[in-house]
Amino acid sequence: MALLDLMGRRMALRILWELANAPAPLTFRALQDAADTNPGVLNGRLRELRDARLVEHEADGYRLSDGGRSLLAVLLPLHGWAEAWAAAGKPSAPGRVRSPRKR
Amino acid sequence: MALLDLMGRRMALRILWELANAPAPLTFRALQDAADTNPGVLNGRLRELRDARLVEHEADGYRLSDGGRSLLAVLLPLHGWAEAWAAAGKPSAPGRVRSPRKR
DNA sequence: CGGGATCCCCGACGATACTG
DNA sequence: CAGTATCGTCGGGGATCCCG
Repeated sequence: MALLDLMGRRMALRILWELANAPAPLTFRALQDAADTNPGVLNGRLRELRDARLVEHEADGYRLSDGGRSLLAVLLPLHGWAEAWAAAGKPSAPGRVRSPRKR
Repeated sequence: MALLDLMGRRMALRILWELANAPAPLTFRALQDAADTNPGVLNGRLRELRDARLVEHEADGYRLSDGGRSLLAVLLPLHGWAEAWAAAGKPSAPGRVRSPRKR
C-alpha cells in the first residue's frame, strides 16, 4: 500500500497533524518550527503531500485539503487501536500506563 | 506512532496478509515464498511482529494472533480509503510507485 | 527446513549554506 | 521568508552462505 509508504515517512503524519490543529494556514517556516524539522525534509514531504492532494498550498500558507481531513478521520480508529496496543504491550514499562493521557 | 513504523516496514503488512489468508499456519519457507522475500528481512519482520504479539509461532508454523486479526480489521477501512484515494489520483498518472521487480 | 550472520548498496534524513 | 542544493551519515533491505 503506497499510503503507508507516504505516511511512514519522517514527518508526514506530523505535518498533517500540525495542519489539522492549526487555526489558520501555516507558512513554511511555521510548519518547520511546529514540526521541528529541516527545510529539506519538510519540502520533500510537502511536495509528496501536495502530490497526494492531502494538503493545499495557497498564498497564505499550507492547509489540509478535504482529502487530508478525511484521511485523518480514517486514521483515528487506527490511532486508538495503536494506543491500546501500546498500552497492553508495556505493562512493565515505567508505569504510567494507568493514567490514560489525553491531549 | 510506532505502529506505522512497524507496518511501514518492507514486508510487514504482506506477512500479516499472507498469514490471514492461509488456511493453516505457514512455515518459514512457505512465508518466504509467499511473500517473495529473503530470510534476513523475513526473519527480522517476524521477530518484530512476534514482539508486537501480532503473530504467533508454533511447532507447525506462524499464524496470526488475535491481536493481529484485530489490527487487520482496523486496517480495512484504511485500505478502502487508500484504494479510493489511489483510484482518484492516478488513473493516468505515470506510475512511479514501484519499479518492476527482477526475479 | 529454520533462521542467524555477513557484505554491500542505495535511498532517506539531518544540517546548513545559498538564492530569489 | 520561501524554497533549493549540497554533502555526509546511517540504517534498512537485498542477496547469499551456512550451520544446527
